[in-house]
Amino acid sequence: MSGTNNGSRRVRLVDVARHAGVSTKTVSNVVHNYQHVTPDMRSRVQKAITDLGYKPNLTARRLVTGKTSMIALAIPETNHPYFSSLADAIVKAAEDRDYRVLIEQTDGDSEKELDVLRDREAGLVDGVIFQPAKVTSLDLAQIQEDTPVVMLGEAASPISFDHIMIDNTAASEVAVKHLIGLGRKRIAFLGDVRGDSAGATKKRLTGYQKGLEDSGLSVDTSLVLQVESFSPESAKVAVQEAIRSGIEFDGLLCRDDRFAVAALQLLRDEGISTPEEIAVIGWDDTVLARYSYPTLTSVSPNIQAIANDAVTMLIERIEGLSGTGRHVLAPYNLHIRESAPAVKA
Amino acid sequence: MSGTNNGSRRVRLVDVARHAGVSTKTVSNVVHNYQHVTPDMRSRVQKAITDLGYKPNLTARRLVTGKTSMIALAIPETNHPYFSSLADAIVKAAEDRDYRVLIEQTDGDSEKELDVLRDREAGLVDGVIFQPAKVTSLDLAQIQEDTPVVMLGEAASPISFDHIMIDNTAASEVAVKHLIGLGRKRIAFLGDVRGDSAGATKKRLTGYQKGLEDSGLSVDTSLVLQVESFSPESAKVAVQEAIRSGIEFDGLLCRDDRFAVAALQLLRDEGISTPEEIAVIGWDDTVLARYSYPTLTSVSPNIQAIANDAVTMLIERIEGLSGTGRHVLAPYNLHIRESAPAVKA
DNA sequence: CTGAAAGCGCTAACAG
DNA sequence: CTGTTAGCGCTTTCAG
Repeated sequence: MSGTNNGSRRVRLVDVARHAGVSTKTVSNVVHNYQHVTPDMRSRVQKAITDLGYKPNLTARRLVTGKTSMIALAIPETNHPYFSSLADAIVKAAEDRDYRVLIEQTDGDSEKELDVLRDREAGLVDGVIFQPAKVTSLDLAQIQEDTPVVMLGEAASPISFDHIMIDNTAASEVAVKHLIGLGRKRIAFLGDVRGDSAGATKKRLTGYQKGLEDSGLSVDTSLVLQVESFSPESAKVAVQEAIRSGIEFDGLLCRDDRFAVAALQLLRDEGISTPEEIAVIGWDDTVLARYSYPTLTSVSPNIQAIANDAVTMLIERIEGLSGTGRHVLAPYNLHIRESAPAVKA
Repeated sequence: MSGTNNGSRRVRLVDVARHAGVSTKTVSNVVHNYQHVTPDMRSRVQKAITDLGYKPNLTARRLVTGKTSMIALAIPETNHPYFSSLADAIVKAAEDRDYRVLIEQTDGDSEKELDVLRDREAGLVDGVIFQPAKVTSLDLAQIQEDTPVVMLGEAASPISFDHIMIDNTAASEVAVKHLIGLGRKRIAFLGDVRGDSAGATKKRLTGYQKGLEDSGLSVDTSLVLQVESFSPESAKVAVQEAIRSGIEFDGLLCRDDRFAVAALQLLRDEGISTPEEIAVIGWDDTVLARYSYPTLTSVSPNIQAIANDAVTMLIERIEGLSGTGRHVLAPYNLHIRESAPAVKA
């Protein structure tokens, strides 16, 4: 016989109590490290616990306390460099505060997104961090419930929800001005995705225009490259079509790194040099940016800060904070690499 | 008043029963879609449910059924291209079978790895899919418990556990022979990581040697490049040192894609052309392989198959299958790209 | 400082 | 076909 339970069913709190010759309350007390337990009582119980290999049943505990110590993170895809690093940061931030994270993949499907929001009442989690891809502010307002939610990303969200994002318009402007600083005059934007209802692209486009106008450059709508879907292949098609149809540009701001690396690849295939002929900037500063060729200059949201704020704010809500939604702008910077290098002094 | 609960606490099963004027059992019956409920009874209950906005409390259900319909997936890092695509595939496979996945990040820390295995008894999940980075077969044997586990990856695992992996030795041999087929004679292996106890590297090294010997090439231990840690930076250092110390090679098999793309980058910096001077092969066929320059030939495990098998086997165990561990070899192939192109006919 | 007992919300025997 | 009832394993008043 090893030190674990020998044979049949799981050992329960009462079993430990019986084994140690004390009441269940006392066992509970030592499990929870409560004060006011005599040392020898404590050690006796401790011994019984290890003897029997007792592990508290979390489900039972949850039922009575109404607390799960879990939060959900709902993201469009796990298998995406930005979201997986976001998930990583959130898991770590939550761990520090003794919460576990249930990652929910919504596949950018609005039904699944709504399900997550509705599900949260099922009592599986104490709160939700939610990065929508499709769902709109209106949809959300309808399912107002009591479990706390913190929204991430660029979609407009109901005022009642806490929300964290970077200032997309400003960041986009910074990126455009960096390209202008490199002497680029005809700067394209990739890509305006058909059916993107979350509005990230819109804000980035606004910043793009603002950046151009501020610098006295005219906005040429043919330089806003339309993309069919979020796949890198569509991005390649868009860039290729632009080139084929004789549209000329010397700078390219992309809505995300995946589009950007796809563009780099296409430009190389077309024999166009980066950054000499066309300087390229991506968005999200994912691992792709580090290993592309040339390495990719990219708008870099501070994921640590976003994750920390999200977890902190959510836990505040879980612990009872009320009041209207707080709106936080997270820090970011432009991570300069080869595809749009630093402006020479 | 909207259609949801107006005011205070969550609505329970009894509330619905009272509202509909039936017993709890009847409500439970319609919630579970049991047969033998008269249509009008059913619709009456249904109406009460929507009227009150009732949502079953999963925690309570779990406590009584002892079933969580959740499985855990324990991986070293979420933020890693291979593991995040594995997670994606497993989440989808589990979804098809009405299971949800709790992703646990072990950070390649053996304590955390063991915690996950011990934790599974906490009743949070019905089973665990576990890809270890550090923990050995011996450690595992000690915590034999009753919750089912399916092991993934190359580490040796106790015979009592189900286990899925690709044949690393054979795959490595295939890769080496592909390089030999390209006429390469001096093929290096990157990298033998210090302190890698999980044994993946060892198997790949064995295949590497076997491939060389089979083809009548001698094995030169100076061609096995030692790497300090799993970071891409260490891999660069290793390759650089090899080059500086005059070690010559024309082929490079890497233990994973991250090392491979790091190597590609370093070779480029050193002015060495790929694949002309050195052909490179990676491992895992991650997104990095698609966007590196040149694009990377890589050993490509069939993640779909692995995920499906893992989920299927785990659920079989959850449903009571007993017997010793099943050992499954998953399919793979060599995904040919530019860094080690197809052999000309 | 410790024990007894009630109950979290649900399910599933067992009667009717 | 529907209702009553006894728990699932834990926490937590409230007495002692």
